[in-house]
Amino acid sequence: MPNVITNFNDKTIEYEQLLQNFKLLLKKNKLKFTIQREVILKTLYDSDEHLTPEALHQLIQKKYPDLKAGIATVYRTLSLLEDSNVVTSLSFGAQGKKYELGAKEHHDHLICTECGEITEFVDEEIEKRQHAITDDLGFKMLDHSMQIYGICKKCQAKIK
Amino acid sequence: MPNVITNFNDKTIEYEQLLQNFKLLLKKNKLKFTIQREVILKTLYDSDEHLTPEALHQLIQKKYPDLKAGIATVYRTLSLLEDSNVVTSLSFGAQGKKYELGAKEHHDHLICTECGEITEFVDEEIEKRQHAITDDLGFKMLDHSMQIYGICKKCQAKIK
DNA sequence: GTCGCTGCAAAGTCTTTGCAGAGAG
DNA sequence: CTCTCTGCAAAGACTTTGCAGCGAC
Repeated sequence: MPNVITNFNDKTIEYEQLLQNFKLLLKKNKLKFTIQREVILKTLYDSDEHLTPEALHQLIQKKYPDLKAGIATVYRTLSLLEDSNVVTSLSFGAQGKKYELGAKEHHDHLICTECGEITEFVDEEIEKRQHAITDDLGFKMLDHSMQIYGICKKCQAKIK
Repeated sequence: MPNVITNFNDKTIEYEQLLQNFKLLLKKNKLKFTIQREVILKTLYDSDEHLTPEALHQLIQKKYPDLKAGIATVYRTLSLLEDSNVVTSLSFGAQGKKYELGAKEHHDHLICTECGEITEFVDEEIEKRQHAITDDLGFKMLDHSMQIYGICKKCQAKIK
């Protein structure tokens, strides 16, 4: 009986699974597995951040200086991955989109406007309510983001 | 004793207040009150939808055919209004931003990544949980924003 | 009158597309 | 071999900027 890997720190195995799924997906759609596509997936996987196509492209150039991977290919691959629900894109205030692997654990953000510290949190109750709301409206939720802005405990003490 | 206007359908009075605030804001910053600026504010006010700059521009051309108001002025005025917190912008799946008057009651957004439609909602339960979370952490909440991304009912039907 | 505002068009960004050669299957 | 993928550069879409004349104050 195979072991089910649940340890989040053991990224290698998680990535292998991701890669296999990706290859399968490509095969299903008669698409080719290229080094550029693998590198884009791997780089997204290795990054803990939400990346813009441009940032992703630069990161790839830095990590794999010998590989040619044009920005157009990054855009094309991200579209492909997004269509396949492997990655999710989010639009932010400024311009452009940011991408993240869809498989990662979800969390929301608490942002201190004084010191800029960001705390992550997950609240089951809120998650449940979100599902209840979207189910009610027949809306298929793909992702969500929530930011709470305020002043953290430390900064409140500092101000007083 | 003056009446407090709470009726959302009585838009006229609400708009007059908004306009006064806007004029005051302009004066404070030594900016000029122009017909274009008024028309942009009024059109945003009259629209119940979240508008793209382009859509706002077209709406203005349709409603005020004799007024010249270039797209550049729409962009410039929207930036001004956003900096002044009179309007709020939302980024969504496709490209570009949509704007809404910021003076409205607090609400969160449900954003369709297919068609870009934005639905507003408020959920008391979520609001309560947010307070519970921040109180727990000794965090003083100032503001928050929540967006749920997904595919609306219409687009799901379209895709299938 | 002064100085900011406007429309226009040109210039910037960010993203997509066309094409010919490279490469996976 | 075939047919897709890639890099490049050109084209698109959306937004901002420069400038000369216009208009609010």
